[in-house]
Amino acid sequence: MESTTVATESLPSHFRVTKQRAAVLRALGNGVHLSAETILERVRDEVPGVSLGTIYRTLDILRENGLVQMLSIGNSAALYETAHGTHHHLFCRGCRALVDVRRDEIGRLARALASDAGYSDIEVSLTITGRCTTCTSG
Amino acid sequence: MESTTVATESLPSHFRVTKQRAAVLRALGNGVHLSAETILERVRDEVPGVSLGTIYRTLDILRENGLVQMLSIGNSAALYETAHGTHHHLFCRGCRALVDVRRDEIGRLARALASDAGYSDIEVSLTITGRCTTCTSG
DNA sequence: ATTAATGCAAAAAATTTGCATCCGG
DNA sequence: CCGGATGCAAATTTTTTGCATTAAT
Repeated sequence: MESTTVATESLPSHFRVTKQRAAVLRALGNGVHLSAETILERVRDEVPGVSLGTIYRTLDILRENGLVQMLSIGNSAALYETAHGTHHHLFCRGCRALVDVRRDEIGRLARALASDAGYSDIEVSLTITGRCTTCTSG
Repeated sequence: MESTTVATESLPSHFRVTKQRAAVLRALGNGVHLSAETILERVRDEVPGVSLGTIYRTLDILRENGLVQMLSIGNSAALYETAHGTHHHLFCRGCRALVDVRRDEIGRLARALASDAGYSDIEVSLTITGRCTTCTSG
């Protein structure tokens, strides 16, 4: 039931479903956070000749259509994830682990705040950076 | 009373207060959000020969010491601001205006959440992206 | 005097783009 | 077929680094 077509059908009809695009979506399919470079590697397994350019172009299109979200944690390369409901990110400065936080009070508060300010089409990006228990004790 | 020394005294004693560093802090002095490139321009007015490398190195040090915060909005170059109390960012996709939101309920919630998860040394970065009234009506 | 900080220039990292070709609809 | 998508390579953009020199303490 979770075939490739699940998400691609949300794309405008004039967009083509290519094997590259399907593979990108599949690579991002499990709540993971991947860089363009890593996505390239994963996609290469299915589509040997893909280019990084295509990965970036695909990610752009998927983002524009709300299927994928980009996050800039710290300084390194941007990370991408599928847009799976409202959630936030908890990042450890020590081990650099990135964990999803699925709780919406914050998102709702933020949305309300922006809405009051007259904003529409609101998207909330919350990243909490800290030092996790393991990294604190070690 | 808001001379250059205001902030630099928070730096570890073995760090030197150079005119370049003072100028960077001064450039960031008014709740502005500037890219490294823009900071370079501003600093050049006071210290003609500064190099971008120095700007980046200075920003790094100031960040490590909690005097400056970096934000990655969207895709372009990172922006820097002085760490002036807890606040969040409201970014308009249309005009790309970036506004500070000084309200701490969200920060407190987020901090509590991370604290419950065992995190310490918590920093919260919230960016709300949307479309402002002007850009919506226009 | 020491040794951190700077300037310069080159390198690395990350992302974008032009263009001929390819392929999905 | 037609126009969007791709691969490839080159170009941009952003950030980092090595090293000889300068300057803060």
